[in-house]
Amino acid sequence: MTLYLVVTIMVTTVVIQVKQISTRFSIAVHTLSLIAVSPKDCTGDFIARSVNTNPVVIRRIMGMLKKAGLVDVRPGVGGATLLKDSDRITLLDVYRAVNATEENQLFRIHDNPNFDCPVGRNIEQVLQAELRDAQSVMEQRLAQTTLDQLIEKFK
Amino acid sequence: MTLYLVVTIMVTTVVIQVKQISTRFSIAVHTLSLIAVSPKDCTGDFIARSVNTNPVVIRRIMGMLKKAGLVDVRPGVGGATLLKDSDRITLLDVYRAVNATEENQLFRIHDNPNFDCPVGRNIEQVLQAELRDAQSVMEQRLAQTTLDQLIEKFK
DNA sequence: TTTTTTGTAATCACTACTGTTATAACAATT
DNA sequence: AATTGTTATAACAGTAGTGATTACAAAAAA
Repeated sequence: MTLYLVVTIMVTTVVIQVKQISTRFSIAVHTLSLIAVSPKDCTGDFIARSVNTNPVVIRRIMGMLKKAGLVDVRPGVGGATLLKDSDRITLLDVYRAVNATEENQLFRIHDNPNFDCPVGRNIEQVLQAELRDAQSVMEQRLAQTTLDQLIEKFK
Repeated sequence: MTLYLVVTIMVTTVVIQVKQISTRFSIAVHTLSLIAVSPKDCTGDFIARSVNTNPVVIRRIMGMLKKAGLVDVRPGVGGATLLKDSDRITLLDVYRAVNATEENQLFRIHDNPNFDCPVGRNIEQVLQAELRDAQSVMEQRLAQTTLDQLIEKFK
């Protein structure tokens, strides 16, 4: 008689990651830096090569920066120029430009809680005040850094 | 002879929204508040009714809070208790518990930029320092609010 | 043993992100 | 006027996170 002993060990690791802020933001900063340094070269293809992505991705972001009044892009001839001095463009300006939402809320709060419960009845208002503050200090930190300051560090 | 004049007007509005921080965070705060107020009632179903979601959603979040050492959940009998006093649990603790990543980075930076370009070569390091600061001030603001302070406002 | 609850896998529908191809519109050059 | 290089934008695919849901195993008390 033979005894078969089968031992199965399963190790399951589940890593749940929160969605992060899109790379559009860092790509936009990269793009604006290039425009500030050498506006003439800045076609979508040139920027795409520096960023290492597809030109369409750059053009999409350029469209947002244009809509936000940060750059002027010239169709046909190519190239782009800053519409504000680089010491007057902050990371917050760029952040807002590429996130492009009316209510730019970093945190989401679950909705329709049960109003029969004191916690459910109050949580939205109470939490929102706190989270708005937290978002605000983050944004104020972004507002303290200008494109100009970044460019200094690229030399 | 007939002249057909066809005019097509298309108005396209594209709203791009950045991904926000998941409602797991606010649901977790809601859950902990309930546990602090009435630990005995706090079965997954009870909490789910207050939050207005499916009990499985709550059990998943409870699992994260348990893993973070914030609560003790008892299978079978039901109910949960806080493992720390409510004045020693901050919003940052909850935020970290439900985001559950090693490198809990709020911002993403595009990778593999072109190192032949001075901007591409330096952007990651330069931007990362700024964004780490911005994330940090936000988290420090979360750290200033305790569960206890919130509960006070629910009464 | 029965009942209640937790733990967790699996699936679904939805949405956002990023890359890609394709094509139209634009502007300068020839 | 035609050509060339560029921007603008639509469309689609693939990947990934979210949140709801069903299903079932495991745990603990009655």
